[in-house]
Amino acid sequence: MTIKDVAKKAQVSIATVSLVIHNNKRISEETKLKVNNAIKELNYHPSRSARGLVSQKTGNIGFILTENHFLRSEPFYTQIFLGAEFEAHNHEFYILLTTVPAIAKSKTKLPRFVLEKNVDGIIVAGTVPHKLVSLLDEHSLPIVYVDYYPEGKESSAVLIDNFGGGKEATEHLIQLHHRNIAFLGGDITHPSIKHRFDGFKWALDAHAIPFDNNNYIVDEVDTSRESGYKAAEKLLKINPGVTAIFACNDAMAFGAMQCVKDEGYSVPQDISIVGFDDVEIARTSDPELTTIAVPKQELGCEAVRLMNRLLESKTVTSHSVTVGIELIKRNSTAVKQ
Amino acid sequence: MTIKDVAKKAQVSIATVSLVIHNNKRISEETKLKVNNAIKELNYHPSRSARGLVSQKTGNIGFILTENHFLRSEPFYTQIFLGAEFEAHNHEFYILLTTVPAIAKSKTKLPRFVLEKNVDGIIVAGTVPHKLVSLLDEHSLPIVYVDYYPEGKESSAVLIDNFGGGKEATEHLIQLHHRNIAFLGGDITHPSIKHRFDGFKWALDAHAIPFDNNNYIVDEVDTSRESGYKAAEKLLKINPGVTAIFACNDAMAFGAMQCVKDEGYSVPQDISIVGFDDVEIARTSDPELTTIAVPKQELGCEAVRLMNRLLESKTVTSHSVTVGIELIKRNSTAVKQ
DNA sequence: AATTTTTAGTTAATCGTTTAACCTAATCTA
DNA sequence: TAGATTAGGTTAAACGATTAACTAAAAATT
Repeated sequence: MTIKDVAKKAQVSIATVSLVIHNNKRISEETKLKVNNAIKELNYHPSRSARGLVSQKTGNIGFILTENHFLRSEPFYTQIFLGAEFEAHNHEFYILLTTVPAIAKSKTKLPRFVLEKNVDGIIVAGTVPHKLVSLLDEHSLPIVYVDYYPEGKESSAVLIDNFGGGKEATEHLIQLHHRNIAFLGGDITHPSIKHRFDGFKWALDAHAIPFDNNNYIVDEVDTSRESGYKAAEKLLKINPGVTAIFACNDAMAFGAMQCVKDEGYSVPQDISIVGFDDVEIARTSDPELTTIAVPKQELGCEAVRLMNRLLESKTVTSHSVTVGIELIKRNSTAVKQ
Repeated sequence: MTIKDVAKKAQVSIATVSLVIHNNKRISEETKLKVNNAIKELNYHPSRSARGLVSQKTGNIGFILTENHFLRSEPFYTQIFLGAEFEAHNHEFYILLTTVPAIAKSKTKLPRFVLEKNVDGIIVAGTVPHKLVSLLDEHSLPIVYVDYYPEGKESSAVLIDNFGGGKEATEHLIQLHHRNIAFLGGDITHPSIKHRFDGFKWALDAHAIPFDNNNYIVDEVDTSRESGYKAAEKLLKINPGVTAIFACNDAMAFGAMQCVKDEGYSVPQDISIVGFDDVEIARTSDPELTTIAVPKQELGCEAVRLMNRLLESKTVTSHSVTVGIELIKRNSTAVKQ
């Protein structure tokens, strides 16, 4: 079933069929009806490949993730991806997923879908090597970054309100009368963590609580559960009087929680803990974790919407969106005893 | 950068370039070198659309999921999908995902990627309306079913060893000296649940334990946590002496666990519970759930492998694979007191 | 030495669309 | 009423590959 068959059946030229499909005004209502009937009867649908070849539009969006984020099937980016998939449906896009090495290899290569011109735009989720960003730029495809903003150039991005999250988490603890509050982070040079810390700091300042360097543990290698455990160990050693912890993500929060328990304290009676992300198990842990919920699926969804706008408007103006966060109060925080 | 540019640069015809790309033996080593150099220098990659148009191969695989499985971002099928994505890389495939209504609508439509001839084959994950299966068949594309086997025709499928899982779960309980063992299921006409039950029954028989109808609760509407709770309620009412429960999946197992606790029993001291699936939270629940691990990512991975074989061998012989399961002993089961 | 076969390419048709350029008859315009 | 518009199409040239059919020169066979 090709456009030829439709043309024959409707007794018009293939050009007419194509024009009808694109709803061109030059075609009379009468002819439109004839053609549309033929299309319906033959159950005709234009071939993607043929269409793509001539129009240089594939109807596909590329989605780039770093290997570590994909491999460990980390729920966070998986959720972003699923959100994007979902919204892609509404815009009749298909998503092609690929992973790239997290650290720049000697031979940083572009994803195959870029080289083969198989996508109309690209969504990049999470922090990727800068080398890749500059390679992508050469291809002048619309790009939307998610939870990452490449330095040195205007870009379109969907970002998390990390500052607001850090602020709300901290203010929650302050409202519970905590004053000796610690921040647990991994690599503080990572923008997300940095901003969460900035929010933390801001909240302390706003309530005239002095910042204590002993309440600032950011020398772990990553933000894993193990690092959370180790960070909490250090914290309890140098500052045994701490009554509340804001961990820069849920994984570290769980690690810290484990350590605090192991050291004989109880959560939240002795020490309150707030996380960030609201991963699945925050709902089922013991105690259930108070945390900052990041609307992960919405991040992906917004990315696709933004991409759609970029593809529709020929004037590619870069634009950023920040999605809101929400404090989820559970049982790992309580009024200071 | 098209094949023309390469041809010009290498001073050969475009046909020669194409033949070199396909490693045709008719081309001399010398010319091959010339062409390959030109390809490298221009960083040329054939266009997917052009290639697809003439060769009728897209390099894409369609992945069909029912809406309910996708919407609730159910980890089970998500994991299968991710496993497929991962393996797709190794075979240079891209995966196009789509969802279909779980129950046959009046107007069951084929996925767009089928109509637009945008995939070389289709993976169907989970139970889909039969109407869809027959529609798909008309297009004579290779199809691989995952965790589902359509009745009435030979198909290629990747299946879970449900029987073996039911058997192992039950034998584990028997080895712990349990004799009064209940089966909790949802819709028993669903093949997976049926087979898990068959394994349960087989294990009882093999150890000469009579099957008691009071130990067979399968009248819940679904296999959710809530249904598990309700099923356990019924069970405890009609058979208070039960010492072990085999729930047909983890969700029901958690529901049952909650009910058992609420009724004042303790797990596993009073009642042992085994689940099926090994979802993420089975690792963190209290007590941690003994369950049958299903290698979810491997299911998706095998599906892609099978698809690859179907696409390579022109003789489309349907073939089924069963992936093994594994009993994961945790703390929800113990020796009968 | 004449004929056949092999080697190493090229030419040209084709895949299924889109769309600029063209055409013709009907309708306006002055 | 002649010339200019407009309406409603059609023709034909792309898009960027693949591949069957062809060709010319070199090598092998008789």
